[in-house]
Amino acid sequence: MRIATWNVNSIRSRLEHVKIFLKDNNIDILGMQELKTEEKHFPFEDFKSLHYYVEVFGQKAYNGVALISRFQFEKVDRNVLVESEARTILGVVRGIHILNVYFPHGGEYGSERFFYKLEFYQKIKNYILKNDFLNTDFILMGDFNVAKDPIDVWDPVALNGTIGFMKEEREAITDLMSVGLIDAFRYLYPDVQEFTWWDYTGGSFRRNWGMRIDYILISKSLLPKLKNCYIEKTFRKLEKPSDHVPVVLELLD
DNA sequence: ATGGTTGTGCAACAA
Repeated sequence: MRIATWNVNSIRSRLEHVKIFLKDNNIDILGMQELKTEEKHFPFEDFKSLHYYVEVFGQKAYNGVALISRFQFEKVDRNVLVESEARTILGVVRGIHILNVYFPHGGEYGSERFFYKLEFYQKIKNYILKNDFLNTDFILMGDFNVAKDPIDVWDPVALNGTIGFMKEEREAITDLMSVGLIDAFRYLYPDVQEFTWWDYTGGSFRRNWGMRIDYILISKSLLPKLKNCYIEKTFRKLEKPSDHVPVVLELLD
């Protein structure tokens, strides 16, 4: 089974890229972030005709998350934190709880958005603990908007203290993972430097000035089923790409 | 270089 996450930066602008990705990577379940559309403009039929079940939590212009799956959803819960912004959707597929999250960008140090981001991390942690997901087959994936360790950024010295690599942000993601969530990519490849996001400005992708801010975290019970986790960098090379690329988790059936 | 790029939706904001 192949489960993926991708910040598409507008589903209506990225629909053709997503279709190529699903086909070429034989994806069973995909969590998307930054749909930038309300449900009424989401391209449901495009995914249904590819034989996916579709669950969307949209919002006008900003945010928005979705889960699509080749297997029926046993349960769906939009907006698990009951926030005004569309950032979370939970689906249960084949007995696995999959929580797809678009963590806040946060903005500058000390800003209102910065504190919102840190509080959001705390709320996600509390929600997971409260529902006892760590003792089940559980996946937390999405755009975390934080690079956890120095290996996860192109230049830890230059980026120290900048958005996505501040001490407080790194502590927040470390604290969340410390409850017992395993970073699938890092678990398999402890010393490999790969990125999932490159800024649109300044030729960042060409220079490989990137950060790994998109993750798939799994609970301990899924570890025996972990086959692979890879980052599909090629989608950043296409015309009009998202600034993020997909991350794929392969589980044994 | 107080820059640079993309998307929504039509000016300004968010990323």
